[in-house]
Amino acid sequence: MTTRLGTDDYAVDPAAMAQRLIGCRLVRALPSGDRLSGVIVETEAYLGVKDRASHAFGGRRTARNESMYGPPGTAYVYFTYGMHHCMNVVCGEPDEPVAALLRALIPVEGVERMRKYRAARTRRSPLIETDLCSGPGKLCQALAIDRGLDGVDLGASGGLFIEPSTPAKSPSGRIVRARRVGVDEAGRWARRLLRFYLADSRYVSRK
DNA sequence: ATGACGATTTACT
DNA sequence: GTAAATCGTCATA
Repeated sequence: MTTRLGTDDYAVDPAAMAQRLIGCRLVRALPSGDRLSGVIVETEAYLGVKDRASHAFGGRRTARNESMYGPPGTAYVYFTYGMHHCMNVVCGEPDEPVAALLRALIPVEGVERMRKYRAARTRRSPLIETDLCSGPGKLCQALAIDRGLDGVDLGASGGLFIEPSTPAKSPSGRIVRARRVGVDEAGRWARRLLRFYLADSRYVSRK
């Protein structure tokens, strides 16, 4: 029996969610039964309708971001720049469109499979381990996460879920806060320290 | 029907 | 460091 985060774990505000996800393990169980997984080392919090940088800013609700309005524990996977997917963990209260974006992982299970999926999208070779999941788009490539997984319940017995942080298996270390990446046009919201990452990790998207 | 825009990544100078 | 890649989505008409 595998332990996974459940509804109660997701019913927290996005900044708390983003911090608690650090050290947890994101797991992609493929239809074949193979597991691809990695320990989360970098996240960002998106604070909903008031947050200019959020897809739900001003109450925006469209087909694309509909799953942000789902219950806590819903996956919000969106497609951007015509080529990349990014994965969020919806949290907070029901109908409150807040979430934590997953930005980087330490590859753990299925590393060779991840390398194969990533290699299909770049010419760089060799593809070193720190280049497999060091970015929101990269980790979705590596774990085969796309819009087909948008809206799934992370607490259900499906192919995408999160295992809790455990003292034995999770890296310890200082969590630092920083400005979020790629949201410079969001005015004062761009300055909020809503990005969290393990200070000494070589696996983060940037320092 | 059209046009502008990405919560990014890659390749190149 | 800069620029290109590439297309689903949304707002406007």
